[in-house]
Amino acid sequence: MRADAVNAIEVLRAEGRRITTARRTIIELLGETPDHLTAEDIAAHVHAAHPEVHMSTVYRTLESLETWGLVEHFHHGHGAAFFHLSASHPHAVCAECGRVLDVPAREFMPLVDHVRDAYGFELDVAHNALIGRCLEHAPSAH
Amino acid sequence: MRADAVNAIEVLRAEGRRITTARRTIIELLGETPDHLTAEDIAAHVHAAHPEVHMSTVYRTLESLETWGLVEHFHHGHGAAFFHLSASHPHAVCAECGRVLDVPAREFMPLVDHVRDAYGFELDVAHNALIGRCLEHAPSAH
DNA sequence: GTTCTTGCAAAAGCTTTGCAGGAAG
DNA sequence: CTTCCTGCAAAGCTTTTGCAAGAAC
Repeated sequence: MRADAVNAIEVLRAEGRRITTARRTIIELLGETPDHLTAEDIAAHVHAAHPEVHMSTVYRTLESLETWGLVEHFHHGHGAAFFHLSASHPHAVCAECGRVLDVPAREFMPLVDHVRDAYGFELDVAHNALIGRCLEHAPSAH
Repeated sequence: MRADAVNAIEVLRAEGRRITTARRTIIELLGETPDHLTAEDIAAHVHAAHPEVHMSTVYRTLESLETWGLVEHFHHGHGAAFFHLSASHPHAVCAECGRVLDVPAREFMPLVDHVRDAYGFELDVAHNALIGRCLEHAPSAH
């Protein structure tokens, strides 16, 4: 189990939350994969080991973990949201192939600072993915 | 009727598309409001004058107009997409009050250029809104 | 008249909720 | 044993689709 996941379980324990099958399994899964998973992806993986875990439990678990700051999700327009262990940074999703690019938060800092100064708006660049096209699918790349 | 809307109707006519009640009404509505409307908002306005226009017609009309480059939509995470006459620029939506800030595209150009150079990814900053908090709801403003 | 568009109804995709039984501590 | 969590079923919200009737040109 990766350090992220161990830590998340520790946090649960420290705060007196119950460590259930769904919670442990989902945290382990999110800790093991570098990918960005939808609730359905997560349910599929969980079912492989624990077929009794219901979809609604997956959603409720993700919601709880997010409330406690252990998990985050982001949207990319059409389709389901993506979930991952907390580690706020922006994402860019290719409109053609769905590939997700993790962008370090620092790349957005000048923009965030500028928008704050000029418009009085504090951007949370991690909550919604930006849509675009990756190298292979860029309009200029053919 | 605003110039944008007149122009959009002209384009339809010039391309030999049919000018139907739904199309004309929706274009006029989008031309008249500075707001960003959901399909449901649009249907409500259209119904006021033309109660027979069905929700599915609203969606199909918006889809067609978008295909022809006259309308655009963007997403802001949870909830319905927003539609407006074409005029690509990024949006920032306040997570607290839902207020939408229009951001000139030029503000994003340095970021877009940098991400293209550094990551080979062409961002389309207009398709997904960025989430954040406006002046009154910023974490630091209380 | 011919072709494109619409109204209706039904369903699809993602997510939330009420409730009663069950597990964690 | 008490409180919190879960399974199930049902529904909610946004959006899409098939089809036959209807409107635009």
